[in-house]
Amino acid sequence: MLKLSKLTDYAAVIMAQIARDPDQAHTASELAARVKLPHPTVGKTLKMLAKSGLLESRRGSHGGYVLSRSPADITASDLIAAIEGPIGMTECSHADGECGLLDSCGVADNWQRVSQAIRTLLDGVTLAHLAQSSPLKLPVQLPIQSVTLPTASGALREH
Amino acid sequence: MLKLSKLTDYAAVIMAQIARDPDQAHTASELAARVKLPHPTVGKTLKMLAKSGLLESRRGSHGGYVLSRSPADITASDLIAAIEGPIGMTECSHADGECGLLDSCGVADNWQRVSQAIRTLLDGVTLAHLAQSSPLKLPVQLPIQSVTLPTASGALREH
DNA sequence: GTAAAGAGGACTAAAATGGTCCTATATGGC
DNA sequence: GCCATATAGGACCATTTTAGTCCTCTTTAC
Repeated sequence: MLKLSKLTDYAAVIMAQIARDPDQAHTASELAARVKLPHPTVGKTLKMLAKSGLLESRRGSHGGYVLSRSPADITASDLIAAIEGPIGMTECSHADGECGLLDSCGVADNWQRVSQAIRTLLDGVTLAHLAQSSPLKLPVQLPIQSVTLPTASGALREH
Repeated sequence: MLKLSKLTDYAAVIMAQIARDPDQAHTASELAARVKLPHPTVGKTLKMLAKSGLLESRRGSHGGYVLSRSPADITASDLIAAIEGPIGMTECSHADGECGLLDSCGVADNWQRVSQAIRTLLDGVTLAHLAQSSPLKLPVQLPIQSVTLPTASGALREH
């Protein structure tokens, strides 16, 4: 369903918590309590975020995690990539991907373009946006297809 | 990785095949041969597409599948929804979704907006687009964030 | 009647995911 | 130096999801 994994979801919630109080280090235990998730799970998530460079960690007593850069400079793409790896809709979205069906496929290029569009969209959403409690007006809500594409009736809107 | 399932991928390839020759019925065997995938798998995919109304089927001898409407009226959203169910990035993207963490979450609304933006984007991509063999110029390639959003450095571009 | 086709569902195998736990290492305070 | 507090880094298992196959039934053209 084009869904984020639970861990990515947790990551977003945790990062938003940190972003709302960016000037001090946060421990896994503290965040687990605030977010109401089990400590081991939160710990794992934090480790992944640190490993991919979105958080900086300090070990030992009085340790914890801080953002490695401003919330406005951390994108949704970054979060997703940190937990789930490279974003791409299909196997062949990646440069080295070989599906062996390229000749009979005929849609690979176009899916890649769609992937790219989604990446671009997610690059435009920052942690600062996500952490906002006030309703966020995303520009991307524009009905893109009506701007430049001719057709697309858009039936089956019960998604 | 925000990835489509393999079956959705197959569905797109199969639908594109049909879209390129929309005036006659196509059997599962024929499509399996053309797409170079095992017959049972292609059959299953076709059944799902038919069940969700994107294909119409005729049984019996000389039977097969035809598009239920024009390729320009079948969207990427439709394809994905047919195979994977409703599109949504998080559990709580759905109306009835209850994650029990709503109070401590604080990002649900914003993720929903992002989900909506992706849906809109996918609504703008049609089967006609996907089936085009010539490079498709998607309007959505515009760097959306630079149009209206201030920040987003977009590091980690190795996606 | 027979052959060709889809409908529907049961079933299995494999892979991804979520979650926990253990040991090692770093840091600060006493 | 020692101890308490943290993270680092894996190993590990349970569960769920996904992919793929197969079987039986129904429909239809000839």
